[in-house]
Amino acid sequence: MDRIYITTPLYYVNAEPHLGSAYTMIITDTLARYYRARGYRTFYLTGTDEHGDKIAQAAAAAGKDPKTFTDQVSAAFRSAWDACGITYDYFIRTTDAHHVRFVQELLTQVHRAGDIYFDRYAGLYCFGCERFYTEKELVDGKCPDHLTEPTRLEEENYFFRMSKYQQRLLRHIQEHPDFIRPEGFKNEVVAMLQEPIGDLCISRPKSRLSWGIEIPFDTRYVTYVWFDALINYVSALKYHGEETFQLFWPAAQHFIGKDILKPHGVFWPTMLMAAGLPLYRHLNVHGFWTVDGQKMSKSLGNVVSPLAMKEKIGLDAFRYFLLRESVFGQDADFREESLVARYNSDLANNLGNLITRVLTMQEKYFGGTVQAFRSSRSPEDDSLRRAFEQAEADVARYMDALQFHRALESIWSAVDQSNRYIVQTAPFTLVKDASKQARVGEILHHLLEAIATLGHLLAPFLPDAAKEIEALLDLSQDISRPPRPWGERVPAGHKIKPPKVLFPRIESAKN
RNA sequence: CGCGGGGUGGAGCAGUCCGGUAGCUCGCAAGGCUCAUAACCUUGAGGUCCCGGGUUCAAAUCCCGGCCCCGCAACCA
Repeated sequence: MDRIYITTPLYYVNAEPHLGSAYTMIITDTLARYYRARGYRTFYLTGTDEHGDKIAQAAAAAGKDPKTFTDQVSAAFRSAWDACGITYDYFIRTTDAHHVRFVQELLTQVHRAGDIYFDRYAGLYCFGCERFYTEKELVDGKCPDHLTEPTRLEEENYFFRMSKYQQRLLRHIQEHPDFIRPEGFKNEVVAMLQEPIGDLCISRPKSRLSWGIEIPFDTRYVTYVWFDALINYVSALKYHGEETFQLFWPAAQHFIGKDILKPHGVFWPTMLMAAGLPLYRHLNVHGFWTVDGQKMSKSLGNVVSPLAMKEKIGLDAFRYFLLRESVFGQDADFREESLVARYNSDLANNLGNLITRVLTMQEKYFGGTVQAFRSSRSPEDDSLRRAFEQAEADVARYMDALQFHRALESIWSAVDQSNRYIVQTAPFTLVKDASKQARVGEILHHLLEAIATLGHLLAPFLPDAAKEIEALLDLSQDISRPPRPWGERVPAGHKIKPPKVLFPRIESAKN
């Protein structure tokens, strides 16, 4: 049976959902919807990462204890994704009791196996940042944040024997070149693995940081962020039972932004090796969004909020823009004027207008009742049908390759063909000839088949619009499900709804 | 020894892995249509695919060299 396990990063709860995290969610949600509709067993995971220095600090700054603070922020993330229509199957929190327990079990197991050891660590510590710095990270020997000289500090900690698995991981990647994709990011990880990666410090003394998962074999320590957070990908499945775990691991498709490539490309696979678990299927790395050509940052005040975009232009339009305007793996630029241009051109003029003109004719000429096909077919009819067959095939190919922009492009070439078909067959002219009524009905029926198919093809990308199409055609079947053969999608004699404008044009203030 | 991404008609971008009519959106020009959200359809103008070498029957695409732009502190995908 086909199955797929889709994960997003766990969001660190010291910020709010923004364009970047929304992009990750929209990509993964689109995939999850796509594979579900194709009958895959699908598990789609997201959640929040809630331990660590910064959370403890943020909680303190807010005058709250960490638990109360993380409860609130985690809930805010969850409700934001709900409001965005994200269809995750499970929302994990690293503070969940089952996760904490699983992390501790895993630590115990790896410790027993000898891959976790205790050692003295000396480093340059900044008290302001509460963290160690490497010499490379320092600016003129000073902490880049506080511009103070760090203190040489010795500390005893637990270390994960990551270096032991370095060569094995390198071999795995070389034997599975698409383990990490796109290729550029695989190359980066290979480059990392060609240098000594060392061992990973996985603990913090409670005297310095108490907001974390306690090390089960030494209660003076808590575990450090990555050995906690990454494990969620497994603990979430385990929580749903061994059967769920067996079903979905290792069919994992991890999705991350390029900033956390190293933890997911190096730490996580070596951790899996130490735990005796098979490696995930793919690590899929996407790029960043700039806003008006500038890096998105709080200080610049150009952070794009997905909820604000939902208000402004609608979820479907926002999704469409992000998926159509970016190439997976590369950086892209968010501009409101491009968003409006895409919206008007693709959604309003091409897609929306197509639906309106067809439904209008159906309503005007036949009172909404779908007419029968005759046996003969014109070349135009065939071209229309072929355009959709092509689109269906292309979408499948491009989705497998995470080429969302091309998948949408191929759907739009079918939209274009549909608009062309109307001009070529000119039902609005034929209708004036009483002897051509049957042909007009047939042409419109073909177009309704096309629109039903569009609804199906678009469902993973534009779920709301697909539902609207389903409602307008008054279909009995869930439009996201695979459609019946061409010609049987909208039965003759069926009555459809009057036209409705799905995407009203946005008249720009300027120009 | 930096690492990575990019340089394609007026603007913004695909295409480059797997060489063979350079594609999309916007803009511009002419025409068509009137079912439609002044939308739709057709045609056209506009390109040294950063530069220089090489491989090849053939290079935006492969190889070598060079130039230019952007990101690589934190928040954060």
